[in-house]
Amino acid sequence: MSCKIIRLPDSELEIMKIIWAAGGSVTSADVLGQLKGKRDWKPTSVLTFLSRLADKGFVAVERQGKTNRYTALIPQRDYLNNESRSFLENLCGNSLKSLVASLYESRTVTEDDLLELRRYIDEKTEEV
Amino acid sequence: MSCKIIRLPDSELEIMKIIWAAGGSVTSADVLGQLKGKRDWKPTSVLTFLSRLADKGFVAVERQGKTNRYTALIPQRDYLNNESRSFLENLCGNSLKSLVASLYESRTVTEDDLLELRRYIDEKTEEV
DNA sequence: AGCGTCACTCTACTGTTGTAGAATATCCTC
DNA sequence: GAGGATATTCTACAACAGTAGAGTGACGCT
Repeated sequence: MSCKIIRLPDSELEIMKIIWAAGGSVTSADVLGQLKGKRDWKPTSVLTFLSRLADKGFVAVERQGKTNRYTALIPQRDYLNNESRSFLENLCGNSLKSLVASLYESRTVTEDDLLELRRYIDEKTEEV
Repeated sequence: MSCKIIRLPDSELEIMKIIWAAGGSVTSADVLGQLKGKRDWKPTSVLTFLSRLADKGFVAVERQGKTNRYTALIPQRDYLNNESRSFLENLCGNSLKSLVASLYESRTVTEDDLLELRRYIDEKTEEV
């Protein structure tokens, strides 16, 4: 039973997403590479975020000579589950339907998205 | 086109939710009443949150003699839409299916919730 | 008119987040 | 093994969030 997963601030989350996308293990150079052209962070800023992630238990750091290797300790799935749950609780009064309705009525998701979702639901609920 | 809705910090959101639940217009006493037993905030703390909400354009303040009346300027629906959209973009790679899958697989929502959702989808997509 | 009461505003302090320069450590090369 | 290159850590600071005491203004009573 892993400990309570806290919500990350935006910048740290952005770094974590890069780490997850990279398969869970990166150097700071990898992160800088992924950020190039998107974010104009100075290298030291990124290093700050990485060490804050380490402080919070989201990544492990191993020194390899000159460079560090940062390895995700919290799987993306766990983080997503957690955030999804608290989002649903906090904003949607625990109603999945009202969440999806909000997304559809604000045209954030399309009818096709709904149909895709419907197929997923069918799959999951038929297997009785 | 109303201006960009910012994400509120937790405490301010909690106050906003009370205002919305009360129909959009409250006094600080109303808010304190709703919080009683749940949150141990001092009255001045609540007043601070209310005036920060006013600064951010979420509520309008009218003085009525001794007391203030706080009236929501941002409808709950708009806020929810906004947060849902950025949640989906930021965490779910814009995939509605992966969001719902995460909720279901982590048992945050039940099979019944999925079935309710399916009815909603059917309603919305049949009307072609 | 004066006083207590109560709601509100001002001020303040701590911790967190965003941001990054300065200082330090490590490696490579000559 | 000295010097330069470069990654990391330390230090720093402003803005924001959480929290609340001190000060101020208005109302009601006597």
